[in-house]
Amino acid sequence: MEKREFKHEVYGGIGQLTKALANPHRLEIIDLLAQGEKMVEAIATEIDVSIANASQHLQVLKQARLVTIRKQGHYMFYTLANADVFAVWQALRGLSISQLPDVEKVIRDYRTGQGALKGISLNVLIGKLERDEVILLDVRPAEEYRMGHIPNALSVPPGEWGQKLEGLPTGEEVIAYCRGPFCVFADEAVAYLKSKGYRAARLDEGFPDWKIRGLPVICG
Amino acid sequence: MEKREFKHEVYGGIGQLTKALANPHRLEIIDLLAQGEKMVEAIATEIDVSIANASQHLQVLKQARLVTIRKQGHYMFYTLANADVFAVWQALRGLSISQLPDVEKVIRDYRTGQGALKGISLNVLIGKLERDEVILLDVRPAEEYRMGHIPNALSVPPGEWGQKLEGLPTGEEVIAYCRGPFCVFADEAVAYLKSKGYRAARLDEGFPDWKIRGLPVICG
DNA sequence: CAATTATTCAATTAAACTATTGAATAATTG
DNA sequence: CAATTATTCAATAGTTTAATTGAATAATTG
Repeated sequence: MEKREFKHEVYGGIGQLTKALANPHRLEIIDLLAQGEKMVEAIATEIDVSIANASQHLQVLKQARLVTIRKQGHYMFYTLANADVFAVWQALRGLSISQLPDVEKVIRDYRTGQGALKGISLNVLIGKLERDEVILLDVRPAEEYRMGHIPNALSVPPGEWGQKLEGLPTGEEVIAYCRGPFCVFADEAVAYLKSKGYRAARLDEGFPDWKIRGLPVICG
Repeated sequence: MEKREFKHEVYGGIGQLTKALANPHRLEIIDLLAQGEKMVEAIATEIDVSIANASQHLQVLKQARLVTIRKQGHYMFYTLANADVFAVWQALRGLSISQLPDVEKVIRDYRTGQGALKGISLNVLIGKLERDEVILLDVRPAEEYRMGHIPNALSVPPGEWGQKLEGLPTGEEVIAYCRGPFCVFADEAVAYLKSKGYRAARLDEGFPDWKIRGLPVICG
């Protein structure tokens, strides 16, 4: 094999893979599937496109081997193909925050608009959990909590804050985590908690970031 | 700002960034610029396209803030904008090796075709260097060596193996490194060294992987 | 077995991307 | 200042991508 032919194969292959990622909806799908498997309709609803369109995007991701399918009845459950897919998304996310002023600004504006301000990092959370200093809330939908969450996290799904937060000790610091830095459940939860007099902050990263570090995860 | 508008900004921004990466030539440029700054003509020659075409691809990368320019006379030196850009490339590279059978196969075939076989990892190299067990060769072009290399590495640029390898002690193991896993300089060097009776292997990763880990680097 | 439902396929149109070509800038040299 | 050189710009044509629509599969339910 010639040297140029070799390069053509290699960079061409990675180019195709990158093209499959290079679409806002598909990136949002990747971000969503990092939480665990989802079926087509749920994905379409979540990312706000027609089912046919979501299906087409999923075909593109499938063809690029970025997602895999589990079939059950006539439901198709899509998941990320492996941890490396999330690692790429994580790197892209990081690059966008460091290099795209707009993205960084939009996030900051949105958070301050919600009264949420600065979050804490995964490393800081780990320290606080070791010293047993915080109450940890998983504010993602119940189904995502069920499929995997951080040990000792309480499930407080969106829309159920009223009931679930009864009897939470007011003295202690509360930290809410959700899907990731672009997920707004945690911002909304923190805003609500603050309005109730709690000392609250969000985790900058999300559950998948915890998981990919090899930290312990509770399922079910 | 509405939730959907927020998502539109964020995923849209990352989509544009990813689109700028999603081209074989541009990925090859990223891989090349990870070695250090280069001017347009050198890039065009290296990736085997016309100068006008290379310039256009560089404009795309520049607009996406993936590269920056240093102007000197009428030479334009392009470099990666920051370490996060390399981190994305590194993640994509890793994903392609784990998920694309073709890419993995092409690399394996090419290496065994060169008689080079399996390389060693950066972690293993670090151990061997600590125990002073190996002779380390930087087999990239002299200019890239000059702009930054691993401490104690000898510069043995392509085409100068005959002269440079005189007087190398034959008993010790020799490890050659180059630009990265898709760079074939190291494979060719290892094949040559083996033909001369040396015990030789290549480093799987490249110099930028060493550098991004924060390990010491010699410039000049 | 017919009706329902989740998902995919096919066809269309509008938009974006790619490589090529030759001309235009702008810094340097004689 | 004219000639040279490195790089960029502009226009073009061919290809690929995206969203929409409605029809086609294929599993499930009554």
